Amino acid sequence: MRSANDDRTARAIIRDRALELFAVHGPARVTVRQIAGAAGVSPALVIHHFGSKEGLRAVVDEHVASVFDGLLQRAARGELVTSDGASFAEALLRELPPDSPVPAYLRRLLLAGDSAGTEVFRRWFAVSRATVEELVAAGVMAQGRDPVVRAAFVMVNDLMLLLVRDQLADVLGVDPLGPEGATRWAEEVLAVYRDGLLTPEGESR
Amino acid sequence: MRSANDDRTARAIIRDRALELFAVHGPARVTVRQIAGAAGVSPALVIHHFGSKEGLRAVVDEHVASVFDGLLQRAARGELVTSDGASFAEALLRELPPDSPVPAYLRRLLLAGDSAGTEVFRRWFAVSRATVEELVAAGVMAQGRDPVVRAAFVMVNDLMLLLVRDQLADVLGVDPLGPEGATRWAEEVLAVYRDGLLTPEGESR
DNA sequence: CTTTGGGCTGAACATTTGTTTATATTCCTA
DNA sequence: TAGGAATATAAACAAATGTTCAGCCCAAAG
Repeated sequence: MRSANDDRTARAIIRDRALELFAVHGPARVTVRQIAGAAGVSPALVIHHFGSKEGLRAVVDEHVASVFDGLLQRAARGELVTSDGASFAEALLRELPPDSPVPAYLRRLLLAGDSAGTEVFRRWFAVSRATVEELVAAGVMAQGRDPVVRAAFVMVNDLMLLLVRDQLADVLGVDPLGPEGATRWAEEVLAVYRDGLLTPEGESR
Repeated sequence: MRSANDDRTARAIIRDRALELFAVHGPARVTVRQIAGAAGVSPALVIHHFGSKEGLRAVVDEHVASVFDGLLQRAARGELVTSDGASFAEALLRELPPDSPVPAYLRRLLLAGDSAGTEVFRRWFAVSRATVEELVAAGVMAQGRDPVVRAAFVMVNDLMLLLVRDQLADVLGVDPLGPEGATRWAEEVLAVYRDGLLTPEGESR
């Protein structure tokens, strides 16, 4: 039973249900009993497997971070093809199942400010910085006066799609990470990256 | 008693302490007793004044949203001078006391996804869109192929400073909304807005 | 077959939670 | 000055929370 298929152990089921619930409501507003109920298991078993609710949260953090790192490494090696721009957020969405709770959990992780989220942010930035350096070396991207800030700017332009996706969908009337919205968004970003967004008159001010 | 030692009513004190605690830890992880303790008041008084913890949260939401709206209106009228770029986030920070919990609370409000935050986001977007239209009409900014998306792009570039300020400070080594960081960030954003960030070779791809 | 050990549970426990109730104290006003 | 409203609190309450504990179940080792 235990080693039949690893991903169907009760432990893994509990972890995945907790991941889903944490992603939607946040860890503070999810109870051990809710997780146990969603996993079809007793609350005591949750504690038995993870020591405490906080221990479970740490395991989920680690799991999501490792999924993220896997995708980040593949992106760094150029294994992820982005259809329009060079959006990693878009590629992330494409690589995961459509109903995956990972993006929403990543959002919380990145914004929470605790160590796991900080680490994820740092790694994303490191890859982003390296990618920008490659593009500069390839003569495609201009280095600019402040390359580190420029790399951060490019990264954050990507990251924000993950963070304010719902709010943008609300005001734009189209999901900026959906089929139509992603195209429109990528086209506009590319246009700004190519031509800037000031007119010649504006530039000469 | 109310005017003896403190010019502020206990109700206002409770609201402000709750605002501070909610901003740092999030409403779900702050207890009524913590708020009462911080305000130097009994837990029962908190309920007496606001009906419930949820009622208190709603009042704080409304209060922060109204502070935000006030600043947004002033910005829309051009009353807020931004030193470097046209960053509203930067102006917001400058107009508030340095230790104000409002920016941190706004961050939570914007990301929480409930109605109060959605409204704030919509209003910010409306002002952002109007500002972009003015700049286009003045011949300073290029309208682009997709003006709505372009306005959203500009707005979100600004908004992100509020949302990932701490994470950026961590990887950049300098607070992007502090004296030095704001200048570096604004210069780089302006450079991209003016010249784009692709080289001529990159453009001709 | 017996033993053993881990997965698993029901029931209970100690705290913490938001809230209520009854009661004081203070302030304004008729 | 009497009285009612507003302000405030201590104490208690019911519900919910994370966690513990004794013991059941069952597959596999001896």
